[in-house]
Amino acid sequence: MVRRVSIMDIAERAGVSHTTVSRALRGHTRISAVVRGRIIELADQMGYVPNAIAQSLQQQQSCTIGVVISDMADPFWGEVVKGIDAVCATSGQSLLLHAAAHDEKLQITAIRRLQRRRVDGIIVVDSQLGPSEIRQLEASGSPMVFINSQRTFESTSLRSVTIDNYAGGAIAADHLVALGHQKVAYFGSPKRPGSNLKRSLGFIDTLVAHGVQRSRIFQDECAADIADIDGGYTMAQALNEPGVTAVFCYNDAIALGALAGFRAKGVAVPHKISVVGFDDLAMARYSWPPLTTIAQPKELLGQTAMHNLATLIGGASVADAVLVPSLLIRDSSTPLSKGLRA
Amino acid sequence: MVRRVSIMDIAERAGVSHTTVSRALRGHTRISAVVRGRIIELADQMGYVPNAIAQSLQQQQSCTIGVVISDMADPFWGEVVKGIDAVCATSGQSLLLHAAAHDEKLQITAIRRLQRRRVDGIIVVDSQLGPSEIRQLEASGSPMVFINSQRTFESTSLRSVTIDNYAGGAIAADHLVALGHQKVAYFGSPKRPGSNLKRSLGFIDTLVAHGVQRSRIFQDECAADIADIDGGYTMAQALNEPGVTAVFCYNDAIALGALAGFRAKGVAVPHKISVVGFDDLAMARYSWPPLTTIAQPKELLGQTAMHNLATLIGGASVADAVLVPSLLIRDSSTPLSKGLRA
DNA sequence: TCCGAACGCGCACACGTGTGCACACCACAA
DNA sequence: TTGTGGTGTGCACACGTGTGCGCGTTCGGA
Repeated sequence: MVRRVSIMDIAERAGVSHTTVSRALRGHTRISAVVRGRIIELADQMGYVPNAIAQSLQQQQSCTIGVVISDMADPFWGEVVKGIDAVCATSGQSLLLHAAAHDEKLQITAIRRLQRRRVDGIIVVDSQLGPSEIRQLEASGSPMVFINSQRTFESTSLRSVTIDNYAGGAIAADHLVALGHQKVAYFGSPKRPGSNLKRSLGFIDTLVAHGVQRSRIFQDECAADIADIDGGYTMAQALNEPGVTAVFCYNDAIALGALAGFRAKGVAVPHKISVVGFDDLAMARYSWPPLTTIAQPKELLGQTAMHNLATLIGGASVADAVLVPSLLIRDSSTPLSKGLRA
Repeated sequence: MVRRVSIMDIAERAGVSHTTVSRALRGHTRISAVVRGRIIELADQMGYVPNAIAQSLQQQQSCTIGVVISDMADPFWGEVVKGIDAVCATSGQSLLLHAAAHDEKLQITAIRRLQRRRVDGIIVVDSQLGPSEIRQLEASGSPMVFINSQRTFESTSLRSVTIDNYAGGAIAADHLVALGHQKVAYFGSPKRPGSNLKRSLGFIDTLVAHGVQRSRIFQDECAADIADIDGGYTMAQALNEPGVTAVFCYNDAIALGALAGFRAKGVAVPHKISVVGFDDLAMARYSWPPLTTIAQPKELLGQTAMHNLATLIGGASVADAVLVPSLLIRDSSTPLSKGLRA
């Protein structure tokens, strides 16, 4: 840190105590207009930059929000963080960012480092923490909000903001049923057991509710250790159940892989098979064909998390938030043609 | 901030002074093994978390790096920040992130806020600052590194890390010439005059050097106020010069838009026209056809910037860094067929 | 003229941590 | 016994800022 001018330096030059300088700069009353004017001018002239660290120590609050994120380069989480930042910017908070891959240990150490820095609150994106770690965090007392963690908390200082995965699955089913599809597959992701289960359940329940009794659901699961996109490719290649005319994928990455897999196999999308994703990644617009998907309100997830965290920091209590996804129809899904129906 | 146990609390419980506690926890010599053991155990038992804010104030360094970024959700910058974070994580630094859209005023205020927080150094990504602002920053004394800002600095505390745009244009030209193309277009971006000029110059100079004398270059420029992707679409639609068999685009976003524009026009890529982008965005792999592009080493940009910033913070001097891009051949470029050549 | 109230400012402390210096103690050799 | 050197610990200060309380001054009204 470069040595910078302090209010003591200004006080010396102005011939007053540092107390007076502090009060003058903070717009305190009971300071004569003459002295205040001279101090403000002097501060400007000397290039005074307030020391936020000293202020944090004194005020017992850092005006800083800690964010733990699994992958900085993930465009999905990028938009979530953008939402968080948008709210922070209006309230004068800063964002302290720590990356921690999908690993309990790493996430805990990241949180501990943020607590050392005395952040006012923490947002954990895509948490992989188990119940024992959660209990440990509850004891620490820091207000925290978890985004898309599929977990509920007992402590009043821990809350969650999640997308309604069940509803998302239901919307996908509604869409495909409306297009006339009768036999569909589901390409899942075993890496996220919670959300995977909810999306598939919402999907299946709704199909049944629509009376699509004879549809068959394939819970294809790619291996846990391969990337989503490659898993989608593999599952598309491996799909050999005759009569399947549509696939709902756990997320867009799997769907994009499936598009490539079907293309390599010579199966035309959407004419031979419809594909629906989940998330609405930026690249979903530019795939070929452009991907029909269940869109998550990513920035809103971040904004809501930050709003609720601010409420927790303020000492009030907040309920868990559940946001609803929405259907985004592009070109990878199409009505079941008569030829295929026969 | 939650009230937490301090070394004073531990000292009281241990019956020693806070000095001894501080020394024991920091592994200072000249502390008896017995006392040290008891203090460490007590600290653990009481849930002591060191106050990094107080440490920063005392040590006159915050172990924090400030990053100013134009758009949190931009996947390109996401990867750059990932590179920055990777280096920070090894040296125990934290990342303080501030967004500031393409606007001089916003970027300056973001930098000022970081300086208030007494960050050890600042990395500005995709800076739009003019010479007068730069001079202002030089006076502030904070070590700063600019990524892809196409500007050189006089002050020893300001440095840049950039991609070699001229070389990138040359690589694109080499590639298209090797494929046999004789008449090509360039889709530029007036929003970044500096890099746009260098990429196009490298492209043109190399074409000429290869003896492709009769090729014609179209400096199509989209309006400054529309998104890159839409500009690419529009330029592809508007391209009506006969005989053009390849297009080099300023970046991948423009290239992706061009792919869509050509498709809408009924012009097959790459059979009728080859398209080459710049950047290698994640989505370039998943477009149709997958995009041939000049790849920027995005994480390396971030890592290099952080390394050089650390050197500046250490008081040593560093030269500006220039990284070289590389050709990534996918399916959007293909040899000029005999039919088209005729 | 006197007194209470309002005004303008400084002293001293707090926030939590690290460290130079001094002091007390002990062991050992002269 | 005295001197020397090493060991273990505490005092007091520093970092930069904000604030409760008190003190001196001024002002206005009786």
